[in-house]
Amino acid sequence: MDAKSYNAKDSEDQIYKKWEKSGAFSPKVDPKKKSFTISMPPPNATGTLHLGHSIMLAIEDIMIRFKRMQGYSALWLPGTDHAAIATQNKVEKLLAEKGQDRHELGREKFLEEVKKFVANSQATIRNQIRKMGSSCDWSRERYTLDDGLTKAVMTVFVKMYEDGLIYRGNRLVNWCPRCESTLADDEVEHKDIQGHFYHIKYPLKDEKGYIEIATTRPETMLADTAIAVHPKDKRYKKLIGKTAILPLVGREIPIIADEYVDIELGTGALKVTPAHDPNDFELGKKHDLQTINILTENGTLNKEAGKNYEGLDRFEARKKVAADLEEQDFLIKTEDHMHSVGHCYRCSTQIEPFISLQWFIDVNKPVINGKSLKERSIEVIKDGSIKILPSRFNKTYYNWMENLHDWCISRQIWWGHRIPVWYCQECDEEIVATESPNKCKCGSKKLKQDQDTLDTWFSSGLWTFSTLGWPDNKEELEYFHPTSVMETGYDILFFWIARMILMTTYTLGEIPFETVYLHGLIRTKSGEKMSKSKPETCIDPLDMIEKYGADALRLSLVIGSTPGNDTRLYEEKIAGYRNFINKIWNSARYVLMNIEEGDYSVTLEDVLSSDLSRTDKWILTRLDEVVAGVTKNLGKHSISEAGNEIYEFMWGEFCDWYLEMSKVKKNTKVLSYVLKNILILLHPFVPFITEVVWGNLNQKNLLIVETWPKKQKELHFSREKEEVEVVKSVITAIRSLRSESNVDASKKIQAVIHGGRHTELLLEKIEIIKRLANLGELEVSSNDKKMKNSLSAVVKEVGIYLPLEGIIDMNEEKKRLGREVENLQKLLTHIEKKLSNKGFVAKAPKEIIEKEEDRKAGILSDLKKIKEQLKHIS
RNA sequence: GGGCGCUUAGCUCAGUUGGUUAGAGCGUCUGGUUUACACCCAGAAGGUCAUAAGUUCGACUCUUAUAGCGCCCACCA
Repeated sequence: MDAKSYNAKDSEDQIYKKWEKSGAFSPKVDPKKKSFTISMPPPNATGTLHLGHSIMLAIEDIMIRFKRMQGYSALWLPGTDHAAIATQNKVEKLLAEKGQDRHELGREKFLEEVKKFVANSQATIRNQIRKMGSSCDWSRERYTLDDGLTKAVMTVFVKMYEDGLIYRGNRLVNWCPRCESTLADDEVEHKDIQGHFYHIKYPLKDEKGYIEIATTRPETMLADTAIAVHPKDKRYKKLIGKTAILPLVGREIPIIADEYVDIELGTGALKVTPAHDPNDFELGKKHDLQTINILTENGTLNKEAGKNYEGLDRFEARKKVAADLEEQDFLIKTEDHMHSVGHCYRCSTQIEPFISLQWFIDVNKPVINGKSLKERSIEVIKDGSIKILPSRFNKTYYNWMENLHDWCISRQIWWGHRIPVWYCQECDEEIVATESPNKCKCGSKKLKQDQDTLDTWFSSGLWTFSTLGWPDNKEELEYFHPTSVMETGYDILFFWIARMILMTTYTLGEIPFETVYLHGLIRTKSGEKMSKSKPETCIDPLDMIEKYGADALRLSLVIGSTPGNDTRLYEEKIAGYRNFINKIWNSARYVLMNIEEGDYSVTLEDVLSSDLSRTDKWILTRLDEVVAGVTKNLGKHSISEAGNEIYEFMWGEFCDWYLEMSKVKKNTKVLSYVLKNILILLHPFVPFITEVVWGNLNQKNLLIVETWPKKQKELHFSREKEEVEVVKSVITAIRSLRSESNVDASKKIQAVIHGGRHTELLLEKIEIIKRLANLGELEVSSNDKKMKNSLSAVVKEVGIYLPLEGIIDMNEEKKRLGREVENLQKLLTHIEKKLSNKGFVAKAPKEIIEKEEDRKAGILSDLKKIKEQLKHIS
């Protein structure tokens, strides 16, 4: 450790290899130990790691290292997700750059391309997870398309099918015309779009006049099969049961009555298009209306739209329909209108409601002891089986779950788990099985598998248990499941967390995890979202690791960020934590220079049997308090607070005070002991630097498997702790006096201290005070003789005098002391007011009142001394 | 239309059961080569904790309203 500064780049990769080789990442099933499990949220196999992954990895690694050191069998299971739509889109884009598309290639060849691509990005991701220092168990790495996981997916599908939860139906679904696939409700993103309201005349058949109707999607009129009005609407009452003529098309459509129609809204009359609007679809079913679909899968109009429109893109058709309506005098007016339109969450294409034959999961059917999937999913949060951090997300979760409709799980993309359903070409039998059947019960071998794949969230929903070997391996599952913590961004609460709860409570009859820890989004310094489309806003974690080290990046992500809240990240912040890492390095260098080889293996007993000074007892007491604090905070997942506490202790107390004091008189056992414990406490946060330093202390074991310290009664010296605080205050007061009065900082001056009841203590620490306050001479006595013409201060009943006549301006000093008196006086009045308040004395707890009384006594005494001193300034 | 969050020093943020003279880092200012560290050390300036009312002996902390910013959910033609 010769270098003056720590170079993260030189050691991080090596340290990681050491850990990996040691087997520390791979816990065993050990009945003597408790298990602690985290399933790593699988990064999409579509590319590279970003800061969202970094914060996830940092938080989870802290949790896992902490528990591992506490003696748990701590499993952190890594893996990747095939991310069906996202991955397929990505590869399609790559193909497009070469001027190809998937239909040209065909299913087989296209899938080969995707596989290649995935293998590539998986390798990148693995490497990048390692760069963060993640202590996950690579021997148990999983991928959603592994054989084992695929078997789990098929098994669950069959089970749900047999329970009547999975059904196939012709329904109106969300359709992405670019992906040419369905989307689940929550995969649709609503965005406000500036559109228009088109007011259209619908002429009546048997009488003069027309009904005026407003719509934002005029092209859908081509598929209208009715007009609906409210039964109590006076304007339209007489028209109910009559017929209107559909403009441009000429079709006769009935005017029906339904209470669904809002009289106030628009014109109060509603065009009904069962095939292209969810509400109209319901109306259509209710009133037995004809359903006409005018769209094809890629969003162009089909022949049902009529010759004039067939083949047009939906937006072209909108323009043309509007123009034609206007030309034929059916268009009354067009007004601007902001409205919310659904978009595909993967490719941002506008969604169309579209009728098609799809597979669904029934979320309302009672199957778990009379409860439906959604009821059970709500219950496990309500009864506290699963805790969400922060808890305010409970409400969001309930709201989502309660409004959940049947989940559409089939997708028309190619990349993913093929739906395990085969159709007999001869008898129309539907065969559902985990493995490909070779013949139908009618004897026919002409079987055709369903063309669709499963929603990617179907397999992700099984992640906590499919990765542990279900349905085959029961041992690991029983030991490690339910997992302990699920840690992820709040943005996938619905997509993933909710799906895991739903799928796991159904399949296993138990919860997938006990605690959900939701971290926030990482934003830029000015609060913007970092987005790939704006590369200048993005910070690349790998660049930062290269520049400042993984430890610094980890701290910058974790300290000052709390669950559920977004946090801003910028380079200066990371640089600041790099400085802290360097501080660790240098304090360790100092300690190593000062201790003997024998101190490396120091034990608590060694420390207690050594000659402990007050300062030793002070730092040991503080260490013990910090051990308790950090342990408590990590225990309740207050990572930021835990990190802050050990950071402050390391830098602000151990380095700034204890090491400085040790330059006067040192106890090498305590130096070694405290450093080692700090390294242990810091290790979950900054694993690399702490392991490097640990290695320089010639330890038998790697730090990663060192035992986490416990609170020690023997290390609690409260009297000495208070005493050293007095010494520190005296030193700070002298420094402050010098600095405020512009005394040359390098000049060794003289000081006189009247120690009062602290005299013995201050006499013992006289060398320390001299050194830390840069004094040439120091006189400590118990008598309180007044010093003429000195700088003076009183702290904790100790009088401090710096005789500097001739050097300083005594008028200034007089003013300064005057201000001091004023401040104390104000404080005194404040406290006295409190103590004379009858309510306070009657109702406040005893300790609080005592504390106030002590403070009052201290202030009175200090005030008296300052006032006397003021008299001695001439 | 429903739900939620944020507002604390110039900047970025802590402050978890109400008891402080409200903290940290960065930045600023003043000074410093001392058994490690200038990626350092010492000292200082800087806040009526968004506003208003309420509960309480006591409010940054609890309640209610207001304002500004932001997020999520929603099939209003």
